[in-house]
Amino acid sequence: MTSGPNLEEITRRGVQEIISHEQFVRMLGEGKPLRLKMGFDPSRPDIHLGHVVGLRKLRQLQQLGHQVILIVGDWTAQIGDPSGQTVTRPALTHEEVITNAESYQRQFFKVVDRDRTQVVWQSEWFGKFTLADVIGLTGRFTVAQFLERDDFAKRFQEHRPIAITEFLYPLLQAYDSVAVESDVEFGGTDQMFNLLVGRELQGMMGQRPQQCFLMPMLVGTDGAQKMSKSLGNYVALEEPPEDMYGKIMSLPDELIGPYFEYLTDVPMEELAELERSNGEINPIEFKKRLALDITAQFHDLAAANAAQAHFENVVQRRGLPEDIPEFTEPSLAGSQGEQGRRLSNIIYDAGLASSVSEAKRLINQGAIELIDAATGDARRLTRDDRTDALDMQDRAVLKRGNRRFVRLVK
RNA sequence: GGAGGGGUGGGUGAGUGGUUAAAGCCACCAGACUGUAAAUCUGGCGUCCGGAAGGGCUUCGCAGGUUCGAAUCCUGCCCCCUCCA
Repeated sequence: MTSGPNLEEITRRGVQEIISHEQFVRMLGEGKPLRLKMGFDPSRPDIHLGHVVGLRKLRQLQQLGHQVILIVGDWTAQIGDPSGQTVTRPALTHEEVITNAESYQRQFFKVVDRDRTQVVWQSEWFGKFTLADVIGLTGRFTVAQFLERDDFAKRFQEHRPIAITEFLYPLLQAYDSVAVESDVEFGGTDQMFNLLVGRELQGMMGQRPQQCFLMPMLVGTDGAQKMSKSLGNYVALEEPPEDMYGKIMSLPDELIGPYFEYLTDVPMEELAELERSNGEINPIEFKKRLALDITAQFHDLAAANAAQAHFENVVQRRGLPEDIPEFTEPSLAGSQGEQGRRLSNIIYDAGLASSVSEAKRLINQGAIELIDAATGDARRLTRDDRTDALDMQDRAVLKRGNRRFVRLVK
């Protein structure tokens, strides 16, 4: 346990708070492998960059010889995340849970070292729980304590519903810490309450309380709210390289710094330098470097370079991408009655609009271009004509907005 | 157990019998500008037919009913919230 990132880097960079920092540093000094707890809910198997901030911490600590305990929350998944809008979701089948758990791990181990990870299921201990155990567990805490939690407090105050099972969620998560005898638990700052309940419960049950490692919330691609799947402002790990690169390029400039800090290994001194040169160099250059770095982490360098080339070609120079999905347009074969097909129908059928009405709106707004396959000439289509008036060639490309293309083929 | 309030389009939230496919705001889409950033301006934002003008159909928790006409009135049901006990 010698090589690896330095202590300062591990405990400060991309970390919001460690409760307690001092005790954690002391634990590291004990020279024994620590048990690092990380749980996930198999009803939501998608990992995005927001989760990666914490996963990188796990990996760094693994490099120092510590052990990750990954808990599959097959019981907590049935309760649902206490986020207010969650209406009771249908319970997942056993098969779905297994599929989701596999999919989660496939992504998880893109960052975390599999060899130093132990995967356990909540049902290993909750499967044997009795009502007496549940009562015993709930009896250790009070409603007042749980209303301390920000989310509960808010909803209570605003007279919005709080399901009783939602109170169970932190309790189960806390008991996990006891079950796996965790030394440190990881989560975003929004998880603070749950992690602290675990810390407290361990103390009550005669274990050494875990340390809580809290990561900052990564702001999403909208530049306003924390990255989350339900807000649609996320970059998924399983995103194709081009999309991943593109989404990072669309980030507001202010996020370049935090993303470099939380999601890359670019040294802090270098980041400070980037900061200083701000104003002299077009920020797009920094952002490209960021997009390349992150894309390469989850794919590989070749794929990242290709994604960058794609970006430069399609977005910056407004060229045509290499791979354009093809759509077999029947009227090109000349078998569509006397007048041919309407443009709006073609756009809809080719998947460039979600309804014919939307396709018409796009046409009216000048969002549709037809690009000749041979010459590359683009023509803006602003009338919802029939194909006989359109002069459409085989292999012509239909373009919607700036970056959605479909090639029309016979 | 009792009394009261409420469920509207992706979100918020107006609207209490026709002028309402349903205000405003947010989100989103498109155009201009541009660095696929931000800001700004413009247009759009249920669906189907029509080149267009325009027309049809579907939508206000669910199911019925009253009416020429219902998001708006009536009945039943489901769900949420508050207060009292």
